[in-house]
This record gives sequence, structure tokens and C-alpha cells, in this order.
Amino acid sequence: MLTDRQLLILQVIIDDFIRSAQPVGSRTLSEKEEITFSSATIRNDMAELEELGYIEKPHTSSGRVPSEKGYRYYVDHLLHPKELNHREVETINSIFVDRIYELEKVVQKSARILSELTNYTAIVLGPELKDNKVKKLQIVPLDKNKAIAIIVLDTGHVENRLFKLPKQTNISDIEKMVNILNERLVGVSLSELHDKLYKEIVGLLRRHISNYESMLSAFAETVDVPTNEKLFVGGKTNILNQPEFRDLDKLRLIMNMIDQEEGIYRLIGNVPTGIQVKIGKENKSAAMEHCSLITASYSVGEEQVGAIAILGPKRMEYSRVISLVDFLSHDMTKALTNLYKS
Amino acid sequence: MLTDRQLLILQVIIDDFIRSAQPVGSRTLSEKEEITFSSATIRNDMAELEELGYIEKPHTSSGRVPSEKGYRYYVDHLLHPKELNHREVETINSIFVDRIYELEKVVQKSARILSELTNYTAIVLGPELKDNKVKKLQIVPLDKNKAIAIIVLDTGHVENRLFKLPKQTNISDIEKMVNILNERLVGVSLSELHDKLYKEIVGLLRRHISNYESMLSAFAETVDVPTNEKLFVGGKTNILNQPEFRDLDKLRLIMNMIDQEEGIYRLIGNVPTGIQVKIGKENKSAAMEHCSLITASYSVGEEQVGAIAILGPKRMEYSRVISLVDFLSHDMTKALTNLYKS
DNA sequence: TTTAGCACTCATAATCATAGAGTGCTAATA
DNA sequence: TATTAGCACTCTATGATTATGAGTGCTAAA
Repeated sequence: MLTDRQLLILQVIIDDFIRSAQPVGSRTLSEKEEITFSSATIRNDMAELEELGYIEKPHTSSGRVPSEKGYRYYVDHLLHPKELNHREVETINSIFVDRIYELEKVVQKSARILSELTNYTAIVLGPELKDNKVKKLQIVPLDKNKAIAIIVLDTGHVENRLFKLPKQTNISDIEKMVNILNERLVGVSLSELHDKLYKEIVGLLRRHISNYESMLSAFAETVDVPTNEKLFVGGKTNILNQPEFRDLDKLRLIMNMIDQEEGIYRLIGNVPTGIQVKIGKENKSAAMEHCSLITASYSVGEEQVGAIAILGPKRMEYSRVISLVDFLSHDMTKALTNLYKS
Repeated sequence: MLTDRQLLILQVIIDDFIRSAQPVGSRTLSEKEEITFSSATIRNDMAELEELGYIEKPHTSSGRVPSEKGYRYYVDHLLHPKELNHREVETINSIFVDRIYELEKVVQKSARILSELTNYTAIVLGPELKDNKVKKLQIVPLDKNKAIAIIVLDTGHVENRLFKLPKQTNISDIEKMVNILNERLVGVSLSELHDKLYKEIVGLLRRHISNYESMLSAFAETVDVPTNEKLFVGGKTNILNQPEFRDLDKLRLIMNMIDQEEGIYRLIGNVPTGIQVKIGKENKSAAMEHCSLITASYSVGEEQVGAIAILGPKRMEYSRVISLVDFLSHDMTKALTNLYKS
């Protein structure tokens, strides 16, 4: 359909626009070294590219700007993956050099570093917990009225919740309860826990322990944690540097979305395995209309557990960002697999 | 020094400017109902107020704008506290209606609600932990190589950290260690813990346990948590609605500061007891040059443990915000005192 | 002491002209 | 037949010019 020359022109237009954020004219193009033909030829090809919907004009006599269809074609067919340079590789590896033991820190650091490397906004979603298995349960009384329920998972994640003790609970009841729970629930995954608690355990408790209800419900609530561990967003203010967000209304729209976790979960809550690029309206979100989102999943062993993402303007440095995100996601997979499967 | 009439004029100028964000002229003022004298009189008084530094002119023939000195005088002497209306009281009380047991949620909700009520940015700093006392220590082995150290504090706060087990650690050593730590450290406050660990405990461990070092250092690091529990910022995007931050450079400056915890800690890390108002340059921070900060402390019992703050433009609704912040801080004090001291 | 009157200042908005980047089309060229 | 030079045309961005009007300071009268 498109001639090689037209593809070259499309590619150069997009490359230039990504760099300059300015509409690209035939004259500018003809001066590029990779382009050997005249501006008139370019104009003819541009007219055709426009007719086919790959580029558009902001107004009658201006240069051309890529359309979403154009970006899509560019990402799918014209992109040559950019090799990361030494510094970039080093920087990403530095995330994992010291203790990976604090997952929260790793997630946070990943988001920060990724946003610094790209100058866009980075989102890192910590591993899902739903397949984690209970390692140990514990109740620690704080005083006459309150106690704290603790669940330790096999990945080392700890959930806890304060709850009110029924009046005159005696210590031995608490101990009995903890014993029953540990006997029955160690090894059970978080996703099965709630059911198990209310189907198998509740009868046992009723038989052996008076006033088990509030302790049980504290455990049940502790268990009902959001399925993802932690969410970090790095480089929110990088958005301010993008010329397309000079417009305060656009800015407000996207900022509002980023500032509430819910919006972000909707955006990258369940991304497919591997790299994905969503351009503008493909994101099905009014706030994201002028943005592109590049996501990558990471895994523990074979199982996908989390995701990282870069949010930037449609005019994004796709090839560089894709390489970075890809690299980091593999690094995270390696590090986490290493940590949990050995 | 200032006549009553001048004070009235100053007050009305500031009130009007807070509402409109526009320089206030003598004509506008003379039409206010509380002002009974002519615009010429006002002009004379304004000239004097300007000479004394309470107001200033953006340019020769414009209306007047309050200076920082003017705001300061206004806050110190001209403010009549604004009664909260029913809805505001209800909304704030709603923070504490259901389970206060999850402190993190309470802090988060406070920040959100405060920002919604004020339309400014709200910051809530969770309670300090340094005077919390150890309630229980625990080590849970996850597999041959890793274990998790857990510290439960008397307020119900739980800290935990993954650490690497020395090769061939046997279970009984871990149990011995846990016993020693619990015997010696329960009741010790977090601020004394580090010292105690390395002065008293280390000798005991050396005598009874082989390979105690890494377990000890895991505990020590778990203990070295930031002294404040949690920090939440609500309504960051409210800044975008303030006309003074149309300027992208100003916006970037303040956004950058808000987006890093460190900047916020520097700002409200140690605020005095009670309400404090810092106006513009009084904050000693370039980013805050065009902002005011209203802070209030809250306590458990008699002891101040945390702070809440509102960050807005210098042109802030001081009286309303002060009332809101005051009210919320007392509510928090009540709720927390009730929770921990009963 | 207060106020009316008036000349003066300056920011803002509106209008207009110009330059220049870019286009599409036509006709000449390889 | 495909490419390119040439040219008229379009539209934005820029700057200059000009009104408009809100607001001031000063003077003189009340």
C-alpha cells in the first residue's frame, strides 16, 4: 500500500516531531540527510499519507503532525529497538545491587529511576499477593481491649490489623485460637483464605472458643487486603515539562487521574504479559486521550505478578522507552525469581 | 500607629483580595457596605498603608495587593475566627465514625477530607513512633535462607523486615534469640532500642547463640524506621486551580517540593504545639515563597505526636482554614487519646 | 479633616499590517 | 512516468499602534 519512500517520510516526520513537538514541513524534511528527494516530492507523498490517515495538519498551511494511526504504524512497523547505553544499564542495575529484601523500597526506587531515565512518569505496581501462602498467624494482645492480628506470608509480606477484644477474653482462648488457625491455615493461599476461614474454621472455633467472632472477623479483614502490594508513581512533575500539557485543563485532567490510585489501577490493573503500547484514545480514558502508555509485566518464575509502566505524551520516545521498560521488567523478574524461588 | 479606619481598610482589602485574587482599588472599596467614606479618603489611607509596607502596588496605576507584612498583621490582629458550619463539622467527624483501628486509613482520610473542605492541599503526618514501646518481637523463618523479623509496638504498629539467615542456622537458635530479645526488650521504647540492642543484648547473644550477627542486624535495621509513621498529602491538584499558579515555573517549583517526602518533612517535620501560620518567605523555602502554610499539632494525652497542615497560596482563606485545622487537630487528639489511653 | 475634581499612568484588549513557513497545483524536466 | 522547480495562495505568529478604562496622586473646595 505505502511505498518505501512514503514509509521513510512517515518515519522521519514522527522522529522529528517526537524531538521537536513542532509540525514538520516538507522543507525541513528535505534538508534531513536521510532524505535525498525534493520537497515537492515530499509534499506529494505527504498528501497521500494524509489521505490515508497517518498524518494530519493542525491547519491549512502548516506542517504535518502524526495521527494516532500514524503512531500506531510507527510503533508496529517502523521502530528499531534502541540499544541502551552503558549509563542506562548501570542505572537500572543499581536498583538491585543492595538489599532487595525490602520489596517496597525496590518498587519505589524502580519508579523513581525509571522516571529519571525517561523524563516521563513511571508507575510500578508491586507483586500480587493472591498466590502467596500463609506462613504464620499470630495474635498479640496489646491491652485488655485491643489486640493485633498478624499474618506472615511465604514471600515475607506481613499484614496486620488492630481489633477490639471482646470483654474478658482470656489469654488461653487467644492461644487456642492461634493454634487452631496455624494448624489449619498454614500453606493456604491468600485467595482461598477467606472461604476457608468461614467454611472450615468457623465450626472448629465455635466448638472450642467463646467469643471467637471478633477475632475471626479481624483476621478475615486482615486477609482482605488489596491484591497488589504497593503502587508507586515516580516523576509526576515530569508532565509539567511536556509542551502538550501547557494547557491547564489537559494538565488537570491527567494529574487528577494520576493522583488517585483507583485511576491508575484501572489503567494498568491487568496488563497482558510482555510489552504493550497504548496510544491516546486506545487507552479508553478521557484523561489519557493525549497520552501514551507503555506497560511491561514482570514475573516470579513463570507467573506474571506485577507490572511497570511509563506514561507520557503521545509524542513519546517510543523506542527508547520500550527498551528501558523491557530491560527493567526482565531485571525485576530475574531478581524476584531469584529471591523467591531459591 | 494605624488608625481604626486604616485597619478597616487593610482588612477589607485583604478580604476582597482573598476572594477575588485581583488588586483592589479605592473605588471598589468605597462601594463596600462596611465603608462609609469616599474613595479619596481611602486613597489617602492607602498611600499611608503602602508607605508602612502593609500593601503594595503591582504597578503604578493599579489597585493594591496585601504584602506579607500585611497578611501577617491581618492574621495576628484582624482575624475573627470563622465558625464552622454544620456540614463542615459533620464531614470532619465522619473521619472517625467507623473503625479508627487502621491508623493509616484515618490519616489518609483526614488528608483527603481536609483538602476537599478547603480546596487547598492538605498534609497529615501520622503519629511519631519514637516513644512507642516494644510489645513483642518475633522471627518467622520463611525457608532455609530467609526469615522475617517482626516488631510489634504497644500502639499496634508493626514493623517487619526480611533478612538472610546464616547458613545452617538451626531453629532452636532462632527460638533462643527470640526469647532473649523478648525477655530483655519488651517495654523498651523505640528510641532507646538501638542502643540497648548493641550495648546490653549483644553480649548475651554472643554467649548463647552462634551466628547471631545477621539476625541482630536485621532487628536493628527494622528498628531504624523513620520516626514518623505515615505521611499523606491530599488534594495536590487543587494547586492547579489557584490563579497564582498559572505560571508554570511557580507550579513546577511547588509541585516538585510536594512530590518528595523529604521536602515535606523539612516543612512540617517539627512544628510547635498549637496552630501556626507561616506566610510566604517566612517558610524559608524558595518553593514556598508564594505559599502560606497553616499547621496544627495533635497529641496523644499530653504529648504531641503529629501534625496536620494546609498548604495554599498566600491569598488563603486564613480564618476558615485555621478553624478547620484547629477543629480537626482537636478531633484527632481526642480520638487517638481515647484509643491509646484507655 | 474629608471630599470632589482632574490630569496622568499604565495594563489590557483590539485592530491592523507584515513576514514567513508551508501548502497544492501546474508545467517543465529527466 | 516519476520527479522537481516555480508560483500563487493560506494561515499563523509577531509586532506596532491605538483605544479604553481602572486606578492613582494631587489640589482646592467644603
